[in-house]
Amino acid sequence: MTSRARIEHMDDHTGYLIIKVAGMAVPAFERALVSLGLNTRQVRVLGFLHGESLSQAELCARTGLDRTTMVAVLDELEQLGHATRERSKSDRRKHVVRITRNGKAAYAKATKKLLRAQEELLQPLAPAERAQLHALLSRLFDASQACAPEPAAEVVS
Amino acid sequence: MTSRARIEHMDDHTGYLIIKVAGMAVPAFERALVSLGLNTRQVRVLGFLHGESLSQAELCARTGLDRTTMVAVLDELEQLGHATRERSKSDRRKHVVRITRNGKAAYAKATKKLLRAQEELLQPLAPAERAQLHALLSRLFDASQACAPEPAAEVVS
DNA sequence: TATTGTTATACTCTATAACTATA
DNA sequence: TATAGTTATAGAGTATAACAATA
Repeated sequence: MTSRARIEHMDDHTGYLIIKVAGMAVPAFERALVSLGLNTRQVRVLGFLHGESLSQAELCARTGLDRTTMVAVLDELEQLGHATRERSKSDRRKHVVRITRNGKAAYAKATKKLLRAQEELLQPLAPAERAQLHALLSRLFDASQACAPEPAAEVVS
Repeated sequence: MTSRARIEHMDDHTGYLIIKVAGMAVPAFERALVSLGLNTRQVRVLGFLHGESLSQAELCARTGLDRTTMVAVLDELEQLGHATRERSKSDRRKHVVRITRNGKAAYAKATKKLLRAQEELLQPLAPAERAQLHALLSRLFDASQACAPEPAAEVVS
């Protein structure tokens, strides 16, 4: 019975489509940043630093990266002159991570590059359709986030 | 100027949303299969074997896996009794890969599990919206495929 | 004792190259 | 010489655990 049942391909299912399209998007974004000498993870971290200075643990909580990875990313960003680390005066265990002027400029450039890459990726869709897609994906993502609430972020000085 | 420019978060851009939602889908699908002792890659390979027997090279062409990975996946599927390998009579370099009765049954079960996982993933959307999302993603994927055409597949015996 | 950042280690994935047997 | 399958190896990426400094 089961072996006789009509077997359907998973390939054209929505879940697979999401994964496939993401599989196109990830390398496209990475490619968009190579001319800046950056990767998406570094840019993601920079994005959380532009308004406030955060500890490494706080950055981990926001980006979802674990702390060992964060050490490596911040080493890279420090090397590039895009961020700085210094001991917190209120809690000497913590590092206050700050974005530099260069880092802000790099982030602005990266954002433009990424937007252009996204533009290219979404080119097959009309503006109204892109908005539709965005809204639908937002609903999916927000629903999943509603299940796993995070504790409020705490900014260090 | 650049450092003064309004810096926007990439987080709520469509490209990032696609990647994030895929980041939810991938583990959801893997989880859906653990009770069957399978992973998505194995199921993907099985899906291409239900109608025809293919050589390993052909399976690589269809799944996008490279041949070293395919060796490992087929080792696993053979171990599980879901597929068999035998030398092709027409070209003794090739292996004819066949899905077994058990393999077909496992694939049918896996398909159901994956559909249920997808159902759960898309639960926040109404049926019409799911269809919309599917159509939009299809357009994005098809557009990218149009650029890189594949040679016609050749079935072995 | 718990937390922050760091380092070291191991484990998985992937990509490459080399090897065999066949053509 | 080229192809199909296999094996070995090296690299990136990730996860885990242990460690020093501080709370």
